[in-house]
Amino acid sequence: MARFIDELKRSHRCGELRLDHVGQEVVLFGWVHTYRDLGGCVFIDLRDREGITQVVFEPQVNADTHKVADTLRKEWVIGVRGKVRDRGTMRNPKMDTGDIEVTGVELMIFNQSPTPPFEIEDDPRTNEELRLQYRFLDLRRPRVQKLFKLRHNVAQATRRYFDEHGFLEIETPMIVKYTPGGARNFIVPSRLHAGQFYALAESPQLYKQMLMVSGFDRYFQIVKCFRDEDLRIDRQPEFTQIDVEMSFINQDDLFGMIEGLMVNIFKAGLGVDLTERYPGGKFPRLDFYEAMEKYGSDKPDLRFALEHTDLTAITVEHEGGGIPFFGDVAQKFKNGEYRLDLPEAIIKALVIPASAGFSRADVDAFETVVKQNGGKGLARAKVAPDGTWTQSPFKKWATDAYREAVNAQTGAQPGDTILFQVGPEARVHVIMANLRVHIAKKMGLIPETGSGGDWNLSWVVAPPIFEREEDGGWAAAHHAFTRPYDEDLDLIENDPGKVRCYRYDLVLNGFEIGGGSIRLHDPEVQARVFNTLGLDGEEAERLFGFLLKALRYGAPPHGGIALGLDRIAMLLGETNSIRDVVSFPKTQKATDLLTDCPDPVSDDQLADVHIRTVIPKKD
RNA sequence: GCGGUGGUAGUUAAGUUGGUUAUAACGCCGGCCUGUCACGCCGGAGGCCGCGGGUUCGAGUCCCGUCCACCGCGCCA
Repeated sequence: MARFIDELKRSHRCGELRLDHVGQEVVLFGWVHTYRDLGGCVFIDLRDREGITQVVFEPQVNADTHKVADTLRKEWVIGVRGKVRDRGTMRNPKMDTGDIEVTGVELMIFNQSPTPPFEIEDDPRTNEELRLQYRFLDLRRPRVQKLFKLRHNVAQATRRYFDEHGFLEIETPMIVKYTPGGARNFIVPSRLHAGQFYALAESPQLYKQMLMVSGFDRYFQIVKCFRDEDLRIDRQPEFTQIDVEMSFINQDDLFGMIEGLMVNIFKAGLGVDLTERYPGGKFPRLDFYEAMEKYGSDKPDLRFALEHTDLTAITVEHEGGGIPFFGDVAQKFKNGEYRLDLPEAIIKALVIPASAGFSRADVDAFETVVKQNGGKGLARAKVAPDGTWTQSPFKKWATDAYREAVNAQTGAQPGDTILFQVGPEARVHVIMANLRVHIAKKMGLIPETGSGGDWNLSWVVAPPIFEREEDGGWAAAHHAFTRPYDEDLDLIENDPGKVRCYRYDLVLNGFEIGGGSIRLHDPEVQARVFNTLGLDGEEAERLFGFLLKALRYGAPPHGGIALGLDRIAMLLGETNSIRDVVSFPKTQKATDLLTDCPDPVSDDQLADVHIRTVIPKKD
């Protein structure tokens, strides 16, 4: 019978003890955070997931215990029995438990530890590669443990909220049929069916729609999803969605339900009351086209303005305004090669106010951002007191009329600098959107990372249902089962690019934290959508037959959304990396440095699943 | 697939025009110390300069290749 664990049970967590506990005998378990050996007495900061308590070992209390305490080193795991004592004049106001200490009477060393490769401290001075190799140590950092507690609180608030609103949590398969389109799937070979494959679910999308047909009415699930795509700072190959679907609702009903969820999540995660900022808990809605025009992004950060100005129309009007390259573009619009309503190329501007106080060199540096986003360069013009342009490649070209028109359109004042981008629409938008955020950070309008205490939520609504493919055909901008706006139905055949749909994204401080749609349950409209996509009935049947069949058997009107739990935890946790809120994350090349994965498997294992590998040779 | 940044003691970094034995701080080890809490003081150990080629009398430094990590573009309905 071991003395500690079997007889002496943990009485408190480290971080819990206060002046109220003075005089009590306590038993604490934890890791040695630091030790300070003063010769006569030994101080230990003992750490568990709830905090740190100072334990002092003195020879006059127990000479044997003191002798053992003398050998303790960082990250050893110990148990301590002792008495809580008021520190009196020696209190430490920097510690939550700084008013008290525990005098160690009895001590047990459960396990020693080698010197850790980096120190367990909040400020991670060590590079991430090493921290991921020792993720079990990295996770001991108090700040990281707080993030996981936050994530837990968000998840629990979600479950409570949906339960209270009559939702059922239903699990759906992860090993699923491969369906084309969208993200690349991880594939899973079948042992029982030679040469055939499952896919790992990229989302429960199709299943949750079938659950609506089944009559479950309100469904949610906190569920892992898998996508075999390249990673970013806010993307992991496996990630967690709060997946939701509802029947007999419209877009407003769905928004109301999710707004309520977000209010609960913020309350549980941060203690923040969103209804103070958004009376009635309603988030503003931003039209997709307006978002693209003003911010070049379908997930704009609305904590600051710095809006873009589209100069395409006035440039065409001024036939390029005397600027050679603009003239070429304007000509293509004139002769009908480009269309203003579906532009191949656009010209956009962004005004940096004089008050930003940027030097010429500062503005030069913005060109790096442009190039990083695939742009060629960054033309600019500083507005002189008389309205003319200086520091500009356009200085000698631009006609007075064009210059004045641009100044007026952008609202640029003397001292301001106008930045220009011209090129394919999507490229210009990416460049200008990233430039806008970059400049806002440099101007101090938003912090480099984190919210700055500013939680700006909005819905981005009414995007087009179709987007043009390179071959001139049409593809589903999101998925083929999104309900178009009734008033746009006539355009499905005539002008597909203009058909808006009930698709929506929830955006928080420039991050898409969720997206969904009202589903198309009318078979007649569905057929027309397929037709525009170039899918005949047979082809559609082959690809989505199981869903189409289900929808024929009495599908209720329904719609839903999926929220990114990782991203929500990341943002509420004021960290800029999704890896900080994933317990065992993958690197940017999708490897796990801790377990060294992926890994080759044996020929026997491959034979079991009827697979032969072909490794590409490098030349 | 493409572009950018980085890789030097356990860790974080410095390292000049290519030139003697590659520095510092923290950590680690040993000693002293009964009120520390970034404890202090004294002493010590610790290096395949990511890896492989090349140039050179001589390479951490220059050139070529390669690997790893990070950031972005493409991609992610």
